[in-house]
Amino acid sequence: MGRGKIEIKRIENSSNRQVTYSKRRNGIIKKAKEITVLCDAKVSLIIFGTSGKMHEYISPSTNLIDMLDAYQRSTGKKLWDAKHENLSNEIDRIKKENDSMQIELRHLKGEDISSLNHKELMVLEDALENGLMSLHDKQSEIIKMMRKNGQMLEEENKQLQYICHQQEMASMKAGVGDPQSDDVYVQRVRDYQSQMPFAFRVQPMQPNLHERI
Amino acid sequence: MGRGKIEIKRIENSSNRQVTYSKRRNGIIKKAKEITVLCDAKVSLIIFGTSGKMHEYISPSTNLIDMLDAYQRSTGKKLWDAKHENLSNEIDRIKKENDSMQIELRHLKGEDISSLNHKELMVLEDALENGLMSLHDKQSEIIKMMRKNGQMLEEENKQLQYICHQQEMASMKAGVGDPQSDDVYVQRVRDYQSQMPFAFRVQPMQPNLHERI
DNA sequence: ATCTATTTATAAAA
DNA sequence: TTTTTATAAATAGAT
Repeated sequence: MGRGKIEIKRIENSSNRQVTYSKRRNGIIKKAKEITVLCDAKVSLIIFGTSGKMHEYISPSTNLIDMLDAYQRSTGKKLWDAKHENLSNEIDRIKKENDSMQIELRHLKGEDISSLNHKELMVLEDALENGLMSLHDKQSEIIKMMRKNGQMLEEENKQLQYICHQQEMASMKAGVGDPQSDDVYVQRVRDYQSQMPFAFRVQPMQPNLHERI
Repeated sequence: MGRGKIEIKRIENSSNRQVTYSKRRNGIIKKAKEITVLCDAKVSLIIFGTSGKMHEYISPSTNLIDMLDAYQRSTGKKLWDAKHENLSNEIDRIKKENDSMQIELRHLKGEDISSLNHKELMVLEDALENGLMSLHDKQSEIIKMMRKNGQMLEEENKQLQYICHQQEMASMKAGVGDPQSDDVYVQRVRDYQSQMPFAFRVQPMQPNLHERI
């Protein structure tokens, strides 16, 4: 129906194809509307062109969901139940995983162990003892760190005491019969510190250690 | 397009309507096939007539589910959301639960405990020690049961020895200078047993105990 | 269903 | 895209 007859096969010229698509799409939709009115039919029509743009027509007497429900009733095919079932299966799988972990946890906590046999109890005991061992390793490591930290703090202490002592001496020397403002005092301390050997400066040591213990 | 022009409004004559429906339905489906081939389009077409009978066309390059997925993506409308979303949410929830149990399990097994702080380690230790304690309680209970079982077995043994002894005596008495067939011998043992006090009969004792230890 | 006069859709061109 | 127009295709009414 046009200037020339065309074969029903893919139109290779892309702009021709696009034009034809647009015209025929409108034609189909028009026809769908007409059959809806003329014959009381219910039509669901969804069209995607190569561009990916969608066009649809649904008879006003219905809606897509109802159409699809009717479709399912009519064909017996399941549309969303497939996906749906996949999700349900995944839930089941995860729930099982969950349950077995729950049980394992309870066993490790010494609950519900009446149902276990001797061998299972042995395995459980090994697990618990391994856990405790790792834990004790970790704890003794921490104790070592604490001890080291304590030593460092002691060292720091000594240095601070030394610095304080020196500051006291300096301030006493400077302040004899000549009371000065705080600002001047602070400045003098700074001067003193800048002369100190670097190793004696107060530095934060292992700043995050406390949080981890 | 016919002998006469018709208005696009419901055809009141039901048989005319039926005929027109059938013709136009075929027409639309033909058009749908054509646009699919000519223009590389994807079409989903579902038609219900007044009779309730369904007709459909889906472009062979796709299927209804994919079309509907694309429809949802394209429109943002949700077709099978409610069920679907609930399931997805449940999966997320359970997965999280799973993860935290996984972590707890690893901790109880002494893995990945470097990231724990002192307090957390203490809690973990308590849990492990509780677990071990419950376990040891259970084990000593089992030892008691085993001991009891052993005593019972000893007792049973004694009885069996007694019975054997008696049977030996009986068979010797009966068999003096008169060797008999096995059948007769077995019968004689049965006669003997039926005369024994009930308490001395051999009975399975705690039949499932072995499996549980 | 099939026929066919007529309407409608649309291919090609602009 | 949309319009034009010649022609193919669809179909209303009849059979």
